[in-house]
Amino acid sequence: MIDNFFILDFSYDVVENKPVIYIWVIDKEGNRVVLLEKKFRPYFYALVDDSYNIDEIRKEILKLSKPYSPITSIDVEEKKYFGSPVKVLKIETVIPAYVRVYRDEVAKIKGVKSVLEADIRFYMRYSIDNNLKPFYWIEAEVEEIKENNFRVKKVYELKKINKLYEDKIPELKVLAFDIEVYNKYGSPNPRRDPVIIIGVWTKEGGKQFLADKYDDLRAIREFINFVQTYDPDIIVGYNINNFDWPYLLERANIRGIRLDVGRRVNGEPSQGVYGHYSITGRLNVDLYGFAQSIQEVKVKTLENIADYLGVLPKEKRTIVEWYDIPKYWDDEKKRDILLKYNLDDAKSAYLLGEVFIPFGIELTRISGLPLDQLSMASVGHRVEWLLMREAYKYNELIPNKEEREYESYEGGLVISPLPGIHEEVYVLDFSSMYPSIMIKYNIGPDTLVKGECENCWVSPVGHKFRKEPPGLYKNVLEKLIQERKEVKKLMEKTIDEYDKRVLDARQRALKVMANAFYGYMGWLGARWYSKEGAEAVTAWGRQIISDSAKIAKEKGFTVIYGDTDSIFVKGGGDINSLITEISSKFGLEIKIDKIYKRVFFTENKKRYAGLTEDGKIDIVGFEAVRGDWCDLAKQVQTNVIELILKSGKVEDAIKYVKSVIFDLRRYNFRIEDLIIWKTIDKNLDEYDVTAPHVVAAKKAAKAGYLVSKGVKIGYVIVKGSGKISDKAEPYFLVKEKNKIDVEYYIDKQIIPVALRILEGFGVKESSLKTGGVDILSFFKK
DNA sequence: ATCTTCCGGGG
DNA sequence: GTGTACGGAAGAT
Repeated sequence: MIDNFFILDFSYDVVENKPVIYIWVIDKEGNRVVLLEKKFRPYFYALVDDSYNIDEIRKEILKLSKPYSPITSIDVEEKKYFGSPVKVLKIETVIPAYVRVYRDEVAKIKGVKSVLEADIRFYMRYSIDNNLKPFYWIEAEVEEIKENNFRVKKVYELKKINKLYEDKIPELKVLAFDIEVYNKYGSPNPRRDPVIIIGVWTKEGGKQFLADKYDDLRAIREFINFVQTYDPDIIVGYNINNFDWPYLLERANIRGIRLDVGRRVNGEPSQGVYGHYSITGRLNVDLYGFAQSIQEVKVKTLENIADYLGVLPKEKRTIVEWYDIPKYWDDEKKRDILLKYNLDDAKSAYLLGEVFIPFGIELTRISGLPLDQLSMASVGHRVEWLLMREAYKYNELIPNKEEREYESYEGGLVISPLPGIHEEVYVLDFSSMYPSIMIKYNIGPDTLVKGECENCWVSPVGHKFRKEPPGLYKNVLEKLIQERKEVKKLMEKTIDEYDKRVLDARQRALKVMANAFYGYMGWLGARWYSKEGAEAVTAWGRQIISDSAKIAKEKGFTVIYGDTDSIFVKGGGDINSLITEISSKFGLEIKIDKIYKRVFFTENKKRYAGLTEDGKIDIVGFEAVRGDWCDLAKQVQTNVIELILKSGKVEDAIKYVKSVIFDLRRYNFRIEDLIIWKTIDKNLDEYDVTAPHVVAAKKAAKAGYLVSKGVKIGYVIVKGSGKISDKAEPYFLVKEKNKIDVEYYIDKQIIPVALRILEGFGVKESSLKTGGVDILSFFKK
């Protein structure tokens, strides 16, 4: 029988010593169904030295065959390796895990230069070879079989796939969840601390499963039951791969039950690659992975991200600090607040899912990486999966991952700013400069020429790249850019709001992917790593920017600033003729990114603040937009910038700063506004210096807080003697305002950030600290 | 006083 | 488990 299916995910299993691939799908009627593919077999390649007899090597390899998973075939194939033709042996076996066993043995055979493509997961191999990607439809020939191991409507054996095509996405069932844990002593420990609340949110609203005082058995059981009954296609949550899933698994284990939430009976979430938890038949999406790409939010907590994206504003939700949870649980009168907080978190996760999932779906459609993995995979891995799929189409072998030594190279050009206030400033921006350079000069590891070269592009730093034929990067980038053009064109013609949103998500995803190629090429872990390539990209970029600045000057413009792929100009003649000249000279698109009515520079690079024509203020690089300054300092700097840019009155700004200092000395502030956040980037014992945040982190660890790599530590400076670091305390250990060292905040936070702006106007530190201070705060007047 | 280490935002 | 450039704080010497 022939039917159509919408692909959600892939997985595989070994049944009776043979691999079976499961394709989790939805049929035309909306039934959740699984297709079993039983014929596909794992394989890998051996790259053979030309001076050896290939048949001899073949025989040697065949001798390795083991009865449990025999080598079923060895074929000679012609492939390309970094663009050059090579002969390889394709070695096929039965059980996927045996690829690893044979790989190591084959690598030792004389005449085998290397083994390739032996580290690709089995179901991904299948999806690459058959050009199958999640969120597309397939038309397939199938045969129904009887199986009771799956929580799906029907089980089919897949006979043949006729075609892959795009069509409307069926309505996907999404379930969001969040757990609360009872821990009185710092970091939660699943061996000791029970789960007290499991909150879920779906299209139909919220639901909570509560522990019986400190006994969580029933709550966990009810949660499992709810997931099975609701049967979601997608489960979302925030940081669930690092916390909720491992915690629930351990608790279930301790209580002697199985966390059986998948579409395979008696399955449990299992940890996969990229640290994600894989739930058979469902897509387990950790939204934290998507949140990390939001640069505008410094401290990426669920409430901050939900607030920033407007799905649940902070003032409309309940917040309970983690260290207060036991208090709220134990106090009958306060418990409702805790329950509300948990439900708000689950709801936030659900609503964030609505924002991120459409974008994630498009990234999956481009890269082929299933959504659950994609949500956790780094940008580099997303690019790599796309390249691997494309390489297969070009008959290119996929290079192995390699250990490499770090080597630094020169980056983008930053033109020193012209200090002061400027009016009517145009910001000219090269669109997708690095991808364009990679295409124009055919840059990549497979096009790099080390010796003499007749028909090559030579970069400003001397690296040569052959002009023809196009390399892998150029081929793939051109496809992405071409497709984006077509999507944008289609978008203009589209009226349907839903279709338009899909197309918009797609064009954003295509842009994000293309822009990530340069960073990928310079990443030490990349299969297609090329330091020369990355170096050449930035070198051409520097040349383009400095030449563009020259052209602007020749045309009578004043160049105020420039960074990597943009220049700021004012005055001169016709801006459009400048744009035309630059874009025709380099063959790159350059456009007016924005126009500043007023923009302000100090002598420093990468720091400026501007007022756009529509009255919006951009602050770049200053403390006001950095995460490692306390909120109060950021507010002060923001207000000073606004006062200067909007009215140009320095006097008002000075008065305002004085009023803030006055309030601090009267202890008229909130402790939260004084917290300084920094990231712990190493293990605590690896630090050579005793910086304040490291000391605070150690104190937090001592208080039971789990401090690991990548954790953000918030601290305040308290009164006392000695070094600043001795006075740094984790904020949650400081309850009283009068413990705060207000003089530190005045001298090291408020005055420096204010002066960074006001110094340019001749204001001195003394004029902020001395003189009469109004009794009333500045803004109260 | 100067050097070193560490960190984060943004083009 | 994408890149480099840059400014600034605070410790180390």
